[in-house]
This record gives sequence, C-alpha cells and structure tokens, in this order.
Amino acid sequence: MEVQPPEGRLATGCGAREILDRIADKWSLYVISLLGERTLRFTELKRGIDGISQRMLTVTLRALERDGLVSRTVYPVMPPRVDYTLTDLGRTLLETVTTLVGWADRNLEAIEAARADYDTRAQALRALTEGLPD
Amino acid sequence: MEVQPPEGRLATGCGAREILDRIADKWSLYVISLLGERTLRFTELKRGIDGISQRMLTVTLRALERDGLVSRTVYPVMPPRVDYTLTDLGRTLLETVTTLVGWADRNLEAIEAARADYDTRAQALRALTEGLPD
DNA sequence: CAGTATCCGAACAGATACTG
DNA sequence: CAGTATCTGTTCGGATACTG
Repeated sequence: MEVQPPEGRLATGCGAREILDRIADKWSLYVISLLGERTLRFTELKRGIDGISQRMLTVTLRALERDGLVSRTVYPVMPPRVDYTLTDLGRTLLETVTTLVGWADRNLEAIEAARADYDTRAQALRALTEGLPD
Repeated sequence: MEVQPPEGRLATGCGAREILDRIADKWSLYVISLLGERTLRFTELKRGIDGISQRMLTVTLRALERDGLVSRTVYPVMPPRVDYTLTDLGRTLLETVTTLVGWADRNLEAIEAARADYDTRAQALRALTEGLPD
C-alpha cells in the first residue's frame, strides 16, 4: 500500500462520507473487532456484543457482507450453522478499528470527567442567567 | 501511554460502546480531521464539510466540546467570532481518525464494486426463487 | 441455530425563521 | 457571524412472533 499523493486534504465532498457512515457505527466496529480475533458464528457474535439485538446484528452483518468486509458461509446442516469471517478487505480495516475501540476503552474516564465538568459549567451558567430580565 | 495489560479482549459490555457511538459518526470524524490541520471558525468548518447542515454542525461541535475533545473560544466582538480547536485529548484521536478517513477514501471503489456484486447475486437468487411453489 | 417479518415509539436530521 | 428554536418527515432500533 503506497502513499497517495493526490489525496492531500480530506475528500469530504465525495462518496467516502457515505462509506464512513456505514463502517463507523458502533455495531460494525464491534463486529469487525470480534471477527478480527477469529471466525465466529451468529450466536457467538451476539453473545460477544453486549446489548445488540438479533435484528441489529443481522442488519449489521448484511451491510458488512454487502460492502465486502465480511464473508458469510452457510453450512446446510440441521440445526443451521453460519460462519462469519473478515475478508481480505475487512482485514485491512482491523488495525484502525482495534485502535479506535481501544482508545474509547482507555479514555472512558477522561471523557466522562469532561462531560461532568461541562454539565456543571452549563448548569452554573444557567443559574446565573436565571430570572434575569430580557 | 503504556500498554494496558488488563484490557485484553474488547470491553464490549462497558461504557466504551456509548463513547464509540459518539465519536464514530461521520460528522464527528470529519470535524476532528479538519481540526487536526488547524484551528477553524464555525463557517470554515461548515464550508469544509460538504453536506453538513448548520444544525448538525452545531450539535456535533457541542457534543465534541462536552466530551472534552474540542475546545471552543468565543471572542466578544461584532460580528461574533468563535474558534474551534482540538484539545490534547482530541489530538490523541487524530491519527486513528485520519487513518480511518483515509481508508474510506482509498477503498471507495472496492466497496462499491463489492456492493454491485452483492446486489447482482441477490437479484440472480431472487430470479431463481421467483414463482417457485412453497 | 439463524434467521425473517411486522409493528411502533424514539431519536435523528433537514428546512425554515429568528437573533445578539 | 454564529448560532437558537421549532416543526416535521425519515430512519433507527427494540420487542415480538414465526420458520426451515
């Protein structure tokens, strides 16, 4: 993978925005992270992603499959068995996604502190404005 | 920043999910990317992010400010002037975000090809199923 | 097990009008 | 310039019921 000289600044105007919106949502990030470790079945993914509903997992997996990031293998057995794994393209995303997820994990407290601080200030400001004439 | 041994697997269950959902949306990513280059004013950001509405830019900036990723400086002049810049915390996100945005940019075509392929297969499958008895 | 289908409330996001 | 406020259509996403 070489450097892309003609890129330079962000292509905010082009179709990259739509792509980003697809892959950079919380469920997709977690699916990619988990599949980065190994191939998983539907239920394993569901158990691995706390709080995801069956519907959202299905929707997310279909979108990732459509985008060519995840491949889906159906075994015609009873009970059914479906394996999900990252494609080569999907694997090129893995490092970035892992970094991002790790960042969120490490900076959880800092962000929550910032929020508490912001909320306190906002409330203090509101108290000052309270009952003031227009 | 040292390695975090107790992390190990993904903390999918904890509050990191909510954090990810906040920062990993298309507008936040673009705002962070742009502010990574330099401090910008509201209108400069708006012009730099193609397709964002005034409302969404405001909402996004407020959220990023609340999370302690972006700082907002108001100059009490007329006409008003407000500068937005990344905080130290925000700057720790920059490299990852830049990588992600760059990835989306570079792989636009591959993804669109995958989609076209998927859609073709889906349609072919539907054609086979067409009019079949239950 | 691995889904699909449907319903429905909640959150999101654009358009528009107004303001210090 | 840099917003806020409001209204409204759209999408998201959970709950539930059903299936090969």
